[in-house]
Amino acid sequence: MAEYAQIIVDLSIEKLDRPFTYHVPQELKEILRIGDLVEVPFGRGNRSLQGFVIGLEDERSISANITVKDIRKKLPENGITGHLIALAYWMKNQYGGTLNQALKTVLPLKKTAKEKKVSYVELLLPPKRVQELREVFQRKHAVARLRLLEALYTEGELPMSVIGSKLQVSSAVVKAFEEEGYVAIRSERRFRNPFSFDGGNSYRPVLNDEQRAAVEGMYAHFCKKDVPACLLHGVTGSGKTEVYMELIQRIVSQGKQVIVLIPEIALTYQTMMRFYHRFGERVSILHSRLSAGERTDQLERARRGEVDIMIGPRSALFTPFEQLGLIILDEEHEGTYKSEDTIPRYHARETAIYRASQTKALVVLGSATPSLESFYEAKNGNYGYYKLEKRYRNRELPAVSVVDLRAELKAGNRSMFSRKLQKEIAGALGRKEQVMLFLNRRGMTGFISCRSCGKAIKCPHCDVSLTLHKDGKMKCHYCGYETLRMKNCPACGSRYLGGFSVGTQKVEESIQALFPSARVLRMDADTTRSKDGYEAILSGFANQEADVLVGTQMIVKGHDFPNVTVVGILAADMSLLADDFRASERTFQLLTQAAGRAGRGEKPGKVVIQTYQPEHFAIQTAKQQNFEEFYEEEISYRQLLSYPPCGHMMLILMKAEKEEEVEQLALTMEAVVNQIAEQMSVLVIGPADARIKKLNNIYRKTCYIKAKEYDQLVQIKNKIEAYREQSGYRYGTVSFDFDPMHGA
DNA sequence: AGCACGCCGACT
DNA sequence: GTCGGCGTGCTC
Repeated sequence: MAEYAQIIVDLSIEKLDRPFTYHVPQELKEILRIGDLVEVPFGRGNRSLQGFVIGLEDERSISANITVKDIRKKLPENGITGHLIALAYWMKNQYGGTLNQALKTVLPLKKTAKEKKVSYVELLLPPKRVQELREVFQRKHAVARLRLLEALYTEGELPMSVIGSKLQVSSAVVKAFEEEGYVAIRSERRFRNPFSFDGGNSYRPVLNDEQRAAVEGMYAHFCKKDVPACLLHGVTGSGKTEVYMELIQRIVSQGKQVIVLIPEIALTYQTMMRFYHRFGERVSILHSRLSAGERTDQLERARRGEVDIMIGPRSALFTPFEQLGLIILDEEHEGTYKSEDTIPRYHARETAIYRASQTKALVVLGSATPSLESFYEAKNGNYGYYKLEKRYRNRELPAVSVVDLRAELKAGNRSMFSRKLQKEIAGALGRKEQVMLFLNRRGMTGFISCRSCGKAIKCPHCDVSLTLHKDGKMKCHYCGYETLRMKNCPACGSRYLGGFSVGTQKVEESIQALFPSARVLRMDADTTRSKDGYEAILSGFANQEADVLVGTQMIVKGHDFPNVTVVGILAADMSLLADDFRASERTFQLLTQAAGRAGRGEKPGKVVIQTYQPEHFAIQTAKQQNFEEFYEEEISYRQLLSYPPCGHMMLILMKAEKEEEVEQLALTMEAVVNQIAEQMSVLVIGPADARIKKLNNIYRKTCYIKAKEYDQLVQIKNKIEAYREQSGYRYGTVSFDFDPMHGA
């Protein structure tokens, strides 16, 4: 019934990358819907352009002095793009931000296609003709034409970009040349698979009973379409990948397509090869090392139906498959499935379930340590649930021991390795076996503080402590600021500056001091900065070029290291100290995943967990590798305090360049939120300074809202967005984060 | 991106 | 004056 429509005409040109208002002609009023493809007159010449309907409204929302044109006609349904636009619309509503931000997340194709499409201008004239034209242009003082002709004559051909920038010749001139037949414009565009390999369909393992039951069960759900998702709960080493592949095979043979999401960090060469060997040319992989153009090519191949399976990180969720049948999220509990810094801040799990619902596809969530959210749904019967308990060749779970670091200190051991762990490391090294040592988080303890006034030295741009690095520099992990280590405290001038540097570097040094002959590899954000660093370190360790691997969470995933028999977790409770509601969950997951690294080969594994809180339930249940017990304890805590999944919360992030502005913004938001909250029985916490009060010279404040129902939060978000729009965005920016990964 | 508008210098 | 060329700015 709507009178006006908001239409996006082209996402590839930044200036046009916003909605335009058109009038809906009588004959379309009843039928036009969001996501429809239409033809509209555009620009002074009213040339015909295709556009997408992204909004419908009864009254025109733009100023009266702009003329609104009529939509020419509705074009036949473009299935997949329509679905993706509807998905963007849902994401905008669910997570906040503008529709354009959502569209850019979902349809990133054209933006990269622009970069990829390099046009070259080639001169077609013989030297004699060039000479004639040169004289003509000189006579006519056609300076731009002359510049272009001279440049083309010396170079033969030039990229379009150079002509526009360096040569300062406008496109109108180039076009005139083309019409005269002086030049030819050639645009390059090629499609290729960045990997070449042979064969396919050669790798087909035999499944055990549990695996087969899981495949059958999930396939039945796929056919009956009775649940939106299935949780595949498989302990480490139980062969979840084989289950995925068998299910994929069945669904692909029905003519459907499959998306496999993998946490960024776990996308190893080993995983890729397994899929290539099974499915050959019909697989495409989006990984971080593809260039923008190669990415676009892979997505285009998917659109054309040249591949059936797309594997990639979170963003692969938006692969333009027409007949999507299955979406798999491997390691579904991983934090990287939540986009944290780009708006909309969507969760790939929820978004996958929505996307799947569009085409009645199935979602499979796989994990050894499911998220509380997924297990909660499975327990309530909303998701299918399949458990894999048998490990490959019935291998035993490693023996896990917990060491109390307080007792170590009492006994006079001041090193970062307990006596138990030292003994195990020595044993493994003696048997020519390998050791992995985990440190919880980089930078957590590397800061420098003044022992006289107690202040930590902070980044001048961000409200975070600087950390000391081996090269003697102090660095900010948020903005990259670095400075030489200072001699005196900037606050009180004292010379007594001290650091608690228990970063991975310190662990590396200590282990080297303790075992001088051991070959040690370190893996953290510093050593993996180069493109191949990550893979190089892991494969080096897999090839036994080192005896000990030291690292943060990132070494937990991916590769199999059959010769690793000892895993040490140096300070397990570091993540328990983080003051957010997911701290126990993260600790349990980290410990379980880390423990799963030990004893993957023939030899039994040993795991040593060092902690200051050995009695904590997350550590105790991880020691016993008992997920159900952990879940019961944790869910009762979430229930009590209405944390997700038992309740929902929304973080409102307010940002402004000046401190007064952000104060002002927080005051108005507080008034707006409290007014809404009164009628809705929700809890408002804040506003208060953000945990990081200042980041890259932008001041930040946060406000949390807790509600029983997710939809209440969406309504509040919509009201805030409407208020902001109507009041003309006086100060700063406001963005939202639903069920945040880090939250008060 | 593509199109038209309007300025500017050269020539009738 | 007027004509062709070229930069500028807008597109519902």
